[in-house]
Amino acid sequence: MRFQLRPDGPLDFDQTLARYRIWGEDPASRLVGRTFRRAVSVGGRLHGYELSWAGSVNDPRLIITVPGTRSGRVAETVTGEVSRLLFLDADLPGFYRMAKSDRVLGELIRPLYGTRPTLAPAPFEMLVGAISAQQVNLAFAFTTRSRLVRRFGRPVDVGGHTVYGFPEPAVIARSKVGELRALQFSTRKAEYIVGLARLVASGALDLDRLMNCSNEEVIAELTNVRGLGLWTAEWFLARAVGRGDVCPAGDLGVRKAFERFYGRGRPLSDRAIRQRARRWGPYQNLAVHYLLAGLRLHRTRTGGGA
DNA sequence: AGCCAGGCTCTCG
DNA sequence: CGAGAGCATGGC
Repeated sequence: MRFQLRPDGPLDFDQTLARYRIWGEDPASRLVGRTFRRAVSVGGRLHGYELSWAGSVNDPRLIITVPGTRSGRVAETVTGEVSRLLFLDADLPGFYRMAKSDRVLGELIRPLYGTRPTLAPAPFEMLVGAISAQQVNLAFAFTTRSRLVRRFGRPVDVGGHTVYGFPEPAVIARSKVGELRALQFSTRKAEYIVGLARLVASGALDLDRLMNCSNEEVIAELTNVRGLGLWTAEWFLARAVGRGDVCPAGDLGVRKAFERFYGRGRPLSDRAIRQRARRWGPYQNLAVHYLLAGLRLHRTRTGGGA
């Protein structure tokens, strides 16, 4: 089956999915050329799908192909996932109106026009990714995470490419810390991931319910889980739930961005970062993304790495 | 070789 | 409580 979506622009498909090229490969989300491939699980069955685009940044069209099915329920699930993935609900026009009055953000609108942060397709997937990325460089984080996906995820073929359904919590819950150690997770991270999977699989931690809770409740509940701190909880709010009024001020990249753009090369305190971000109200999430992307723009211009 | 990488927990004072 | 050590590994 094949169908189209016409999201409200602007949408720069390529820039929005840039994270799937920059740091390394993700066997659950494969971007090859202009085609993005993933799989959704519906009624226990895995359906691979392809996503590509046509049109323009201001009038984008998304083309979705799901081979081997005509199910409306599958179409609905894929549509929902794609909407989250590309953060189609984000209010870019509103953000741009606000950003014009900020000397830094105002300069970033033009080079990044249509860029959105991607949202994690599923909350458990996001948390595992976050644990993988705690304190290590992102390239290494991608490597370990992709090993986990290959080891515990289910493969499915889509258009000649293999994508993996992200491992179910129940599957990881049954695994041993030693098995994750073998994938080069540290003992701590292996414990965190297995522990989290057990909480989710047992129903003690209901991530779908959490998505509807207030920021404060989400932070309280997540930081109560071993291995999940404020950094993880705030990124969860920003990049899994899609809340606008969140700024993960403790993040290394965020700190570097504020240092570069607002501190004249001097680091800003956690407090100072939050104070400035608070002025951006419901657009903090987008603003932070533009600052991080802006940091990369500048680095490539000056020939720096990573 | 040594330091850093999109943190978190545990232990002390 | 706030600070500090430990974690484990890859990349530069």
